[in-house]
Amino acid sequence: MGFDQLNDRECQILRVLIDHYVSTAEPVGSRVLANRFNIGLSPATIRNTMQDLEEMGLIRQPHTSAGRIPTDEGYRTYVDNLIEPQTVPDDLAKRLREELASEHKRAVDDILAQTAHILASVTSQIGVTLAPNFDNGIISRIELVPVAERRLLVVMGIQTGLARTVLLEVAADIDEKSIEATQRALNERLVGQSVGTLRTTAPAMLKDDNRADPRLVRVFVEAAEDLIDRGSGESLHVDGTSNLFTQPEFADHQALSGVLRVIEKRTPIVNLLRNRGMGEGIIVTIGREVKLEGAEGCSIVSSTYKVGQVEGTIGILGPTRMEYAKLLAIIDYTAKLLSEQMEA
Amino acid sequence: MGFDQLNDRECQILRVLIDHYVSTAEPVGSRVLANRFNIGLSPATIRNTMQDLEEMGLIRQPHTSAGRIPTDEGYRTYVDNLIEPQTVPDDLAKRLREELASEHKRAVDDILAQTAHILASVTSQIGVTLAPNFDNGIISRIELVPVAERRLLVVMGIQTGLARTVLLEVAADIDEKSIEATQRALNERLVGQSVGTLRTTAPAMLKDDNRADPRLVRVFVEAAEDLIDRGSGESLHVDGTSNLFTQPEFADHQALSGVLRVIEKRTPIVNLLRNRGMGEGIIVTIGREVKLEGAEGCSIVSSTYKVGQVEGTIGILGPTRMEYAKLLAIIDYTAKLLSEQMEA
DNA sequence: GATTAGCACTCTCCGACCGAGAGTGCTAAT
DNA sequence: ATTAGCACTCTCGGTCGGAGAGTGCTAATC
Repeated sequence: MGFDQLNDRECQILRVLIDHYVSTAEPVGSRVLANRFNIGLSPATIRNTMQDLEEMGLIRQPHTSAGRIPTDEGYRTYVDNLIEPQTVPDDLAKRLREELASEHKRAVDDILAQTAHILASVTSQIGVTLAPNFDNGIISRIELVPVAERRLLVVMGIQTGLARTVLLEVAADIDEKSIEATQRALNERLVGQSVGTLRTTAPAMLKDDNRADPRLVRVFVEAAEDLIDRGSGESLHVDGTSNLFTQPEFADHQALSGVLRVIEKRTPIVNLLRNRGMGEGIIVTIGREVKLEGAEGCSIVSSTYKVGQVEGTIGILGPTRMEYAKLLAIIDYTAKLLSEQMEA
Repeated sequence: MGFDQLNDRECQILRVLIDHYVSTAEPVGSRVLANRFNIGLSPATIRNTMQDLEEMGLIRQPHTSAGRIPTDEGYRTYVDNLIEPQTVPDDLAKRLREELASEHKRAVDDILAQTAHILASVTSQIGVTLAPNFDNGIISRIELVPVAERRLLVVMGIQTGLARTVLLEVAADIDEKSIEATQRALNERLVGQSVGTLRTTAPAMLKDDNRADPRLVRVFVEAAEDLIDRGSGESLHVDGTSNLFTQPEFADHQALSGVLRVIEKRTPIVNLLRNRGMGEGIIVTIGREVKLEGAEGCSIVSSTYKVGQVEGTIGILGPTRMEYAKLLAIIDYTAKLLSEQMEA
């Protein structure tokens, strides 16, 4: 400890200050820190250091004569430099494993909903999960199933065994024969392609296929968006919103309603999670870094899980005053667990 | 007006009092009522009548020397006897029609989500929609679609053109042949039956069918619950929660958190809507009649929509202090609109 | 030269107090 | 039967003041 910008003592103070503030939610003064410090250092000395930290913009006082609290930047340096990786305690790991891997195979949505639920209940924050992004999936099979008069169910499977369906309405006079022909044509053209091509090259490619029924192709292409994104609202699971109530930072209505409004809109959160640098590991987004109106007081710890070629995102959303070290460990463990669970 | 229990004046006073309270959220005193009353009646007289109403338990004062507010029972008599049916104003009807019937055919879930959204935005309350209850649907077709190695998608269509799917995991060594055979057997046995029988008689019936692969039948039967209920959580759409913030009765945290907690649990609400006397028309559930812990201060106006033989529920959830007459009209209109939309 | 003790100062929080305002219930007059 | 008049009660908002917490600065100390 002690890196480029901060000397040892400053690191120490910042760290302890944040630790204490995170657990009490009260501005912390020099006196408390002096006591909490194993090494002897008087309140006055600590005050000096705190002044330095404040000038650097890492902490601030809500008002003269209150203790200090961390700023977003303070949390940032804390997360980037001052916490050491943690592992989830055995009992918690066991609980996660049991609740998640439980029972026999369930629907993906079920698992994701359950994951969000567990994350929420384990952390007392808001659990968030996002269904895998099919864009990179490789189409393994397309099936057109007539369900009833004029209703056609499109089933698209991808290599990892996931599938999505859309119910279409078609002209009444389309017969089984042309459905089968179209299905064959679709499979020939699309199997092996990535799902993303449905948006781009596929429509043109299918247009001049003379075996397929052009009307069917048209409705299929129109429905493609749904196959890829599933309305994008539906693919997000959020649980534990009511945990916000227990947190003092959301005692006032303004803050609370801001966050709930954002969550209710869904799309902003979906986009945030989708675009948060897909791939690699855990990402922590702190306070104003979360570019959502209404959620300025929040942080998000997120990671990705994999199912074959496709990836989804899970995360924990809560006030900036959160136990970052612990949550990082939990998200990491859960993401891995989820990958195993879905892969198998 | 003026029915069994209440004389004309009492009815009048109760009605005007509730109207006024609903629009202002302030306890209403005798003075205000006297002014609002077209017919001349002095505050003192009104006070006497109000005392009577209070003894009957229809209104109460929050504290001595405040005006009166309606009790749950007050609202009840108001809804049952004092409001006259209303129709939705033309512009609102137009808006509902446009936003709901818009575009081409969409997925049922989309429509329901959209409906909940519109209800919420039009009423500034919480909009709630529940997917059709498949129990009474008549199975029109069952399809087993191999999606990938060891993954089988079960598609069940019912006569109205709705469909549901479940993704199953099956043993690796099940071949196309036995899948087809099983599918044929399933269709033979189940087409024409009601979906509800999947829970009851179907399992036994299928057990000793020697054409079907017994392993497939077993997983199918296990998945039946999901086909009928779709996890029951997924079939509920709620929108407009953040509208609660604008309502003064939820200014205090206790009330707010209670309601949000209930909504988040989902199942209690699903059950409430499912069991609210399926069939016939609009039902208003007021205050403590809503048997949900945490939602004692809420009322629900709900109705059902039909898609062929199956029925779903839509509703509006808000504080007991709501514009019942208006909401009744809106729910009624929307339910009919939804039926048309889905039926077509 | 860094650390610390001491002290004056500032600011919030909380309870007490008070007056204004609103609305009631009762009684007596209409 | 209705109403005017009045004393009474209770809430709400604002002010005041003391207690407490924490600071920044200065001067003493190691």
